Amino acid sequence: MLQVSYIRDNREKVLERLAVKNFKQSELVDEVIQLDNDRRQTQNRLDGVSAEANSAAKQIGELMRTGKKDEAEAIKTKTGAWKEEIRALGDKLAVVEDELQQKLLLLPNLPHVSVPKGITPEDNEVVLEHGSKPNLPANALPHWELAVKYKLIDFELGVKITGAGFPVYIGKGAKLQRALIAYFLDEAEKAGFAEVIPPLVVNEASGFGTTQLPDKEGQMYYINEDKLYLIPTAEVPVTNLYRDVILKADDLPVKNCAYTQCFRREAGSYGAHVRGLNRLHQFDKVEIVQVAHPDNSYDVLEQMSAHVQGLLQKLQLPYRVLRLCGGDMSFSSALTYDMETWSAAQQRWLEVSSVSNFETFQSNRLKLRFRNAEGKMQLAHTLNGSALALPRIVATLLENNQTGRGIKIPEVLVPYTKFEWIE
RNA sequence: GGAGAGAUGGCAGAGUGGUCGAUUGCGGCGGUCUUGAAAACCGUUGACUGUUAAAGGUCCGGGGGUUCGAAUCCCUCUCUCUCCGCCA
Repeated sequence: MLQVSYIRDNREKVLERLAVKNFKQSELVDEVIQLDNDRRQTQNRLDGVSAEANSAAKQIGELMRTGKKDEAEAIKTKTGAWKEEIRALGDKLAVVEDELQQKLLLLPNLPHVSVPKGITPEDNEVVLEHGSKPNLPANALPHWELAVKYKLIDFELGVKITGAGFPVYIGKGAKLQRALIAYFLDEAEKAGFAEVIPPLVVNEASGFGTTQLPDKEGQMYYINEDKLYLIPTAEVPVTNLYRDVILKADDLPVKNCAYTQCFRREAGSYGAHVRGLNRLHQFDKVEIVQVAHPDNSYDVLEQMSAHVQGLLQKLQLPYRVLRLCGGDMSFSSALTYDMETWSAAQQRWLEVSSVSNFETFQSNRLKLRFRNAEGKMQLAHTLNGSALALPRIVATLLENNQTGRGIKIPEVLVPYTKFEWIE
């Protein structure tokens, strides 16, 4: 959520930045400013009347104590009008504040100056491409066929016990999952991220804090009985660890990593492009999260991007890095890099990581602050990234590493899988 | 699921109608002392809003009510804890 004070002081800039995100309802900005003026004016009047009423109440107390009952009663006769006014102004203030909040929630985060203009994924900027695309033999199989051939994943069994998008990993397929998770966690730890194991279900306040709620409500599984949401990413519980927290400047940056399963309803996305592991309702992911000082959060973003790329390099997967254009970015991000691996059998890029700086968009909702060098409260910046999401990594590994003998496990994973080949 | 207790500042824990934004202790910060540190002693230490700065206003889990005045009384919701039951 944007800060009203910033909008108030930087109207032109806000409009200009929103345009990069192709945000159409620019009139909302002026509505917010208008409501904020209204809010402050109402607050001022309310404060004035409250001050009078407070001092009268104090006087009455004093008079009662000193036995001057008549004088006290005289003052009491005047309090009725204040009371009414306080109530009326208070009601109005509540309405205005609510309206202001509703409008504010509709404004997306402002994109960083480096964000390219654009509308569709085709407008994303390819920052770099790394590694060469393997040339597979003519009879190369897509991962969903490899998974069946080598008995790694049973999609139909998943359909039976749950539904589409909930695969059952079996045999070496299950071990490969476990190996990747352990490997990613170890690498994150080496990079200074402290591991946590958070809950997989969160309450409404957490969903709001990291901006999944209210707008993306339909994308999360909801447990009606307990009013809890299944997490779509570890970003939600891990970032919310710092909700309502005031850090010291020395505490920054805070670095956490977490492995969790992630649950996404993915309502309305069915078809050939979601086959196999390409898009699931439940999947495994190691997430890295940082709370950073605003002065260096973009350096932190680059470090996180480098960490993710390091993983892809060690796994020897060809990948590219995209800087998302204004139109393709998420509502709450200020700058996002997507990492995509080349899935050789499908002949397409698969997104395996998304690394974002949210600046103060989340921390404003989270009330995540730190005391700066001047001793003043300041909102921290939050960032997160997948490092990495498993299914598409597995898809790419299977497809790219298929040989006549079987599937070759990348060297760095062998200590974890304890086998070199899937045959 | 049944029964009970509770929710106050970073933590612990006072406070049953006015002088309470809130005693005190711990912790934090600053200082004295010390070669340095510890101990001891002294001081200081909530957030939000608002203003050039003040003043002022709001906040004692959330919401509502009684009252001139509520942390304190009433209603309601939520959450937490304890015991019993069930159970990995």
